[in-house]
Amino acid sequence: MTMAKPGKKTSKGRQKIEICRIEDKEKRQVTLCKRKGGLFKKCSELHLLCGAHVAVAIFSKREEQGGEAPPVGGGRPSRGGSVFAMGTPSVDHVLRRFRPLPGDEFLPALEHVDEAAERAAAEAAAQEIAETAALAEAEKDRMRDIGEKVVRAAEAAGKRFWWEADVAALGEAELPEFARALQRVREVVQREVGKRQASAPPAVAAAPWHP
Amino acid sequence: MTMAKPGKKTSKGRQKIEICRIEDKEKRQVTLCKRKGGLFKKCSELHLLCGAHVAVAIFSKREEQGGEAPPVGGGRPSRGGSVFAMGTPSVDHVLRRFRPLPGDEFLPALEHVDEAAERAAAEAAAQEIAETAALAEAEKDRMRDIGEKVVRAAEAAGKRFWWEADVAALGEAELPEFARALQRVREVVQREVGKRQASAPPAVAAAPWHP
DNA sequence: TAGGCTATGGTTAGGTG
DNA sequence: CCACCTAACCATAGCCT
Repeated sequence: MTMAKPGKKTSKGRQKIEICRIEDKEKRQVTLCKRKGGLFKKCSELHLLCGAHVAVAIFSKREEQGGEAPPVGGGRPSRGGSVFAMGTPSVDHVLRRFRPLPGDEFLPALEHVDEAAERAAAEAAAQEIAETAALAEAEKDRMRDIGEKVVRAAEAAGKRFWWEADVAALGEAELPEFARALQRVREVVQREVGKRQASAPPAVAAAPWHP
Repeated sequence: MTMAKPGKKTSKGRQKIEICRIEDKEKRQVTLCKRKGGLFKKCSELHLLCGAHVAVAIFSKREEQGGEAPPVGGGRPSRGGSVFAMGTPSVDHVLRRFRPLPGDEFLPALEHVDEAAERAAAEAAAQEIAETAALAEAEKDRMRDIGEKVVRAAEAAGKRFWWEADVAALGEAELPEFARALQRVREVVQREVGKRQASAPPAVAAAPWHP
């Protein structure tokens, strides 16, 4: 019965699902893939609509395939999964079309932290796609320079934000190569904060909403 | 109620909008607030459904209201925008229902970083709630002090969820104690990471999905 | 200012090519 | 794996309290 009768449509339409782990591996993969796209789109929209900077990282983990694998104590890393990430100024589109190194995409995106550039990016997203691709290559050099400076700054400042720790730790664990990229993200945060709190004590500027 | 007209409801329902910057400041604020919640929920669902770790950060920027923002060397912080972030390990879900202790919930959650435990957590979120509650009770003596402070700060800031609370509190109230608690979480994570990375080959690429 | 309501646009589960 | 299709679920824009 793979084929249905002519009068019957092939699709059952969306069905309600329970929000708990999808046991079927393949289905889970598909769902992750689909929702990842949706999530990135949402981030992009949030950025475009509200002008907020959004950074998101998704760490997919590799399944243990046989029986029950030795948990943490086992020690065998078993090769991690994949990481997908996006930054705000329209990089998501770039990332979805080409996927070189998530971190590299991240950098040029987050460098446009000032409003003018961001607005421009919002208005001409397609144009920036091309630009970003080109910039990624050129920026690598400067990136290294910034990277070290950042590392030192971050070290001196200390990672005191829980979400930072979360991201950094997971990234280092699963994908050492991406650790650098994530560190850069962290740096941008620090820089943003530093701009506004040049001589302020630790803690990020997180004034609620009222001026 | 006041206008109980059978044929005409009070609401116009959702309307299509362009995905471009919302010029009205107030409306933009509302949209950001609403969509932020939706985005976090999506992240939570992605985690629960697919077992992926997700981290997202949203940086709302301060509007330029008059002059140029003070340079890095400026003395006064002058307060920038806000930062909102969330992490994956199912804590968001748990805490959305109850809001016991902001900092402590994170710890047990992050210990389940291995797949087996995480699966368990995903399957029995409700059970974890109970466990968490129990742990919170045990640690209450120590955490109550910090927790209360955070909750109070959160309430003062008008936040209702812990992940809003902690970030806001961190920035606004500069709670060093809370920061330390969170750092403890970080240490746990990194220790966990170190275990795995002990003999881990640095094999990883930006490879999408095919093994 | 925030919370709640409703209709609707948008996302996506399930399937096929 | 990707693109497309269908239809239902769900997030949310605009109002109102």
